[in-house]
Amino acid sequence: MQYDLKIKVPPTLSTQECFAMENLPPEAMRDVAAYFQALSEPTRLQLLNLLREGERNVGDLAQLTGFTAANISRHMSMLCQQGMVARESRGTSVYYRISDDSIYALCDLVCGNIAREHERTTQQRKAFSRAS
Amino acid sequence: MQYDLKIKVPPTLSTQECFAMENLPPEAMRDVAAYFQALSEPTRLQLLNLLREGERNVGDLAQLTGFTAANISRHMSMLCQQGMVARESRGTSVYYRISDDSIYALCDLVCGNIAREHERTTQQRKAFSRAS
DNA sequence: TAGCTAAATGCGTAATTAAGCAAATAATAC
DNA sequence: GTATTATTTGCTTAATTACGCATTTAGCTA
Repeated sequence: MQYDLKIKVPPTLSTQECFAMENLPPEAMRDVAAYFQALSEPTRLQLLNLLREGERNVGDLAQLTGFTAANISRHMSMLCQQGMVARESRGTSVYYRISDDSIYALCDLVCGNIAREHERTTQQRKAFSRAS
Repeated sequence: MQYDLKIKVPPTLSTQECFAMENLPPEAMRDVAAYFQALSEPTRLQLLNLLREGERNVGDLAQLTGFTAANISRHMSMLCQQGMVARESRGTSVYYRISDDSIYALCDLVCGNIAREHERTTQQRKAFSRAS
């Protein structure tokens, strides 16, 4: 059951395989939403950021973020389910590492969009204050 | 108040301005999460898809999706707040259109990731069935 | 085996959210 | 002005979710 949507190359991207959301069946749309949802939580973004430097186990991540290990365990499980991180059990610990670097490309793209949007609304505000 | 994070270019992307999530202050992290959250809902993704063909007013979007206009209005308001769509009031109607095409690049990138992940887990399943 | 440590899971709680309905607002037509 | 139509907003409800605590599970060591 693979999405049959190999399609046009967006101008800003260049990868070997290109897919598109256009004409996605509703079920697949839910998958896309779930993927974004995994990234829609500050704590999980923070965890992904921490993994930039390399793999970490649950306890360390808990310590670094100030949350309970139970909480972190659940967050990492979610990121793992979405294929964003890989899980490796060594001894009594479980180490997680980024399994797909394109996550960071995604986040950086969003950061750019937000910064631009910020710029835009700031301009807007400036225009308003000029008017008043 | 602009994020001061102009940084390295991810290999898969090429835009004039490049930003990164690394070392983001917590407040900015919330902004990134909010951006992803706007994309974490199937209905909103469907709305964005409908806008590929061009602008639409709230009533039409409601009709096309089968939801109430009130519901659509709120969804569009959220997408507008994130700068993903632009709002234009003409007559008694309000038309929305995509204001940032990179949204689609983003969605397509995710679709590719999901498809790859799907492929991966399918391989995994195959391996298991071979083993048993 | 028992004992120890790390991670995962069950459960309860407070907060968030998507949805519909009804009422308020806004813009046009008469 | 009133009437009409489109959108937005207030309110309620059901469902989801992030979190901590307590318990269970898994792997190691004596």
